[in-house]
Amino acid sequence: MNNIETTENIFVHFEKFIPLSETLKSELSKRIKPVEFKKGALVLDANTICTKSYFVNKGILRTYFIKDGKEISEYFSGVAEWVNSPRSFMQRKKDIYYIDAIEHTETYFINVNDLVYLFDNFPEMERYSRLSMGTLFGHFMERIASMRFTSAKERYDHFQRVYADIYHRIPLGMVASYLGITQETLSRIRAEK
Amino acid sequence: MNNIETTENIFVHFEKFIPLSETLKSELSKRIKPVEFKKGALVLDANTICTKSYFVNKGILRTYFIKDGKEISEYFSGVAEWVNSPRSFMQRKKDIYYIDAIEHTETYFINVNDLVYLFDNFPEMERYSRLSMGTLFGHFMERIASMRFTSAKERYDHFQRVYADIYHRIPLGMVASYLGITQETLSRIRAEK
DNA sequence: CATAACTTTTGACCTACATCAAATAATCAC
DNA sequence: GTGATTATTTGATGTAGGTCAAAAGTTATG
Repeated sequence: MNNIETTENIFVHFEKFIPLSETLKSELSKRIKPVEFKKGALVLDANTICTKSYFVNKGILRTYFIKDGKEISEYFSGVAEWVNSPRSFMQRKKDIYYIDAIEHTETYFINVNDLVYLFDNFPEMERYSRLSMGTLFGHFMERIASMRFTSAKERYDHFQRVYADIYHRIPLGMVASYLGITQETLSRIRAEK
Repeated sequence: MNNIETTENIFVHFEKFIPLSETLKSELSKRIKPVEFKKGALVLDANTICTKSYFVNKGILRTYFIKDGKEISEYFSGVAEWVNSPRSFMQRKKDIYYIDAIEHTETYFINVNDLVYLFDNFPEMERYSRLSMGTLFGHFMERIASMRFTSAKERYDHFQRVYADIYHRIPLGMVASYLGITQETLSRIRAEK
């Protein structure tokens, strides 16, 4: 596969938000490169600054942090999503988030410097960024609400719906910490179905 | 106060993220207008589309939704923040959020159409939007984490720190639903200090 | 393919917070 | 100001989900 082909999926993604000129397409193709991760591979260490954003083409990336020695899953990537450590990536400083690959995962990545170049030269990229973040906002608000006002079982049901195609590939302990419950409780919830 | 004066605070806010040209300042001044709300006034009804974004200069706005007949507070504005119903405002459709004024509140507002005009004609406004949203992201992620892994008391302590200057002006019931606990529990937490 | 190293399940018991109910205290409207 | 609302506190009791511990199942590695 040449690079133009590999970035087709990404173009489709961008075009949900902005039209892509040929010039921009070519600039994107030059700057977006494929990289794969083996199952269990660490994609980002919290002790480093996140300088790359990964677009998941196949597989699952997980964002997590460590609290009291335990890994707390914050987020699972679906396919066709950018994954990075937001504050680290945008503000070029360390943050608490690790990223790893739950299974063998194919991604394309862009370096923060290249992205900044695109922001500086293609105002539509700024627009893309604003619009795509906007949709994420709603998800965040819903999740905050659900953490406060729904039972563990309701949250698990919702999780299964949102992650319908991948939830069974994520280890139980990771799902539990994502939902804010213990493994034992999640195991019992599963059992009584 | 003429309008140029009233928008000074907002200029300071913008300049935390982007430099403001004189042209842009003048365009902003033309489009940003003051409006005040009495204590208890409804700023946005969930049954309508949110077409204005409010910049709080004095007072407190609250975003809430209704679940099982009860008001659940989602967010309290600090001073110098934009408040709107994000998905409604950005996607021009109804959403579940109401906004009201907890006390007499002074704001400046901009209409969504005017904002779109600015986005279309001043790429730096897109950049402002991207950067300012970026900082909010971190707050959302922290709140999601805190809802899952901290006790009611810890969340209340954190709330007091974050809203140090206004927390005592917000009625207990509203604080409780914001924290995801009952009024009774919050009352007991307060009592034992 | 065997043993080590995780992951998931099951059980007993405990606690933080919810629910329901009723008594005060504060605020509002006339 | 005074009665009517509305907000807050206090008490008794219930329960979802936590903790600790150990067994059973699964996956990885030499």
